[in-house]
Amino acid sequence: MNFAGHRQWTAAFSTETLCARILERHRDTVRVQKPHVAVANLARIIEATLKLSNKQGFHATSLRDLAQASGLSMGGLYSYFDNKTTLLSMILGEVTTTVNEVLGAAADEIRKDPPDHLKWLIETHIRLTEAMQPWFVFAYMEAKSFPAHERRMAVDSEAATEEIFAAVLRQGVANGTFAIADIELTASLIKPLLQDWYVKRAKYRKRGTTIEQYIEAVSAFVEAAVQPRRH
Amino acid sequence: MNFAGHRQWTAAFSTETLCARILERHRDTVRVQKPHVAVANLARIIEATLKLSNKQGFHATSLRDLAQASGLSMGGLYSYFDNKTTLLSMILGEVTTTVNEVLGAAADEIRKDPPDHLKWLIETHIRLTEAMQPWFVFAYMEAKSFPAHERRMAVDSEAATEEIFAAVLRQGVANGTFAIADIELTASLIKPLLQDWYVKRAKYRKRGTTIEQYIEAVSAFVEAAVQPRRH
DNA sequence: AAAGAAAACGAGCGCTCGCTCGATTTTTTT
DNA sequence: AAAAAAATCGAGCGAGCGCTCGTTTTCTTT
Repeated sequence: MNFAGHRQWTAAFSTETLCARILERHRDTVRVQKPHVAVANLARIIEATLKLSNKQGFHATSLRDLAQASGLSMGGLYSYFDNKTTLLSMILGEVTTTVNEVLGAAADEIRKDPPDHLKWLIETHIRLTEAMQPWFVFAYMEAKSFPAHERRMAVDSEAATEEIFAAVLRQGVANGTFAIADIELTASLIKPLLQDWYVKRAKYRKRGTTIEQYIEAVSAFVEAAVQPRRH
Repeated sequence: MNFAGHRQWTAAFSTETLCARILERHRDTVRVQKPHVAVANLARIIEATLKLSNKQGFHATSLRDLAQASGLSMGGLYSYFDNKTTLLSMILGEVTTTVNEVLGAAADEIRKDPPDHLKWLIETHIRLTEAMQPWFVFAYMEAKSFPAHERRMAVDSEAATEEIFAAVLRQGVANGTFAIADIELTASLIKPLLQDWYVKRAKYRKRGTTIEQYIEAVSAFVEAAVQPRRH
């Protein structure tokens, strides 16, 4: 994938593109054969699921609501998943796969410089969660009600993201550009700063905060915390 | 209330004490007359509600589960609330009332010095959410499924907490002890750092992070971000 | 245009939900 | 110890849930 320009970025995270990837990963449970039909309907189903779940919760969203909102029938839905939990897994799996793929794709020249790499990670994470906002809100808010296996996936994914940050901090401490008392704990504290952008999106929208302002604020906040102090 | 010592602090936030306050606020909906009976049973009901809801979500917790876990019957429960939503409101109301009460109770000598006040707010918030952890997790996780009125309460309460932090930052900028580009945005970013302690409590427990370490890490993180830089 | 395959349909099943209410037990009053 | 009041009980109600399956519609092939 190419994340260089805004046009490619937007296309890469459109519901259609994401649902095409979901279809690949769930070929065995989706009973509709023609890919372009399956992708189109999956997109309608998942768009409806995200919309309704983020308003009232996944558990409170009935398959009748979902059928009406997606334009399919009750029975029609079951050609795309074998039970309600599978639908949840489809969305969660796509979020965890994508976030690890994207955050791990920093160019080599960026990796060389820990402060650059840290700033890139912050910006990329915030822009990714903006492009896939309903997906991330869903994964975050529904995590507690996941079945055991899905829950583990979510926890592991969170740990993996945190470790990406920890590795950069460690590298920066090693070459002297950062001074940090507790690397793991600092990495843990960066995550909620990134998550706040999508978890409390409504608050920032009402307040008129732009994504650029938010990226700048978080970057400055984190940079101040990791920079060596001069006494 | 006196929050000076650990013993008083613990007693002030015991389930019984909190339920006594809930009873006061809901005298009209609780149909059991003798206060000591009402408080004791309310405590059992709410303890069961927090335990089950934080494991599987409030919506997924049935009143039959709740009856079994609290030791009351289905009908018995309805002597303490008139419907399931009222039970949710009782818990939410107690959380919002308490957090504003406690964070607004800084001593005058602490208020005088913005850095002291900021540090006090961070420590007090984290210790309060530790003492009432299941209550805060409940309020945070169930917020999205609140009915309109309760939801507004939660949003307003969050805004009020944020404004307490913003006021201190503003005071510090005015007297030159802080240097901050965007006060409101910085105040917004402090909140998720505080919330992470109770939202992801399991992670920190597994990792062996103590509350003192966490308070210290967040304080250091925030202090670095608000301190004037020396070039 | 007829036949076969693929996709979509939606009434209906068993079950659990929030909630009620007459019966029963416990406590208080006399 | 009898009567009155307070508190608790739990079977039962209608509604709505996830899910199924015999039928109908749409598309593809010939």
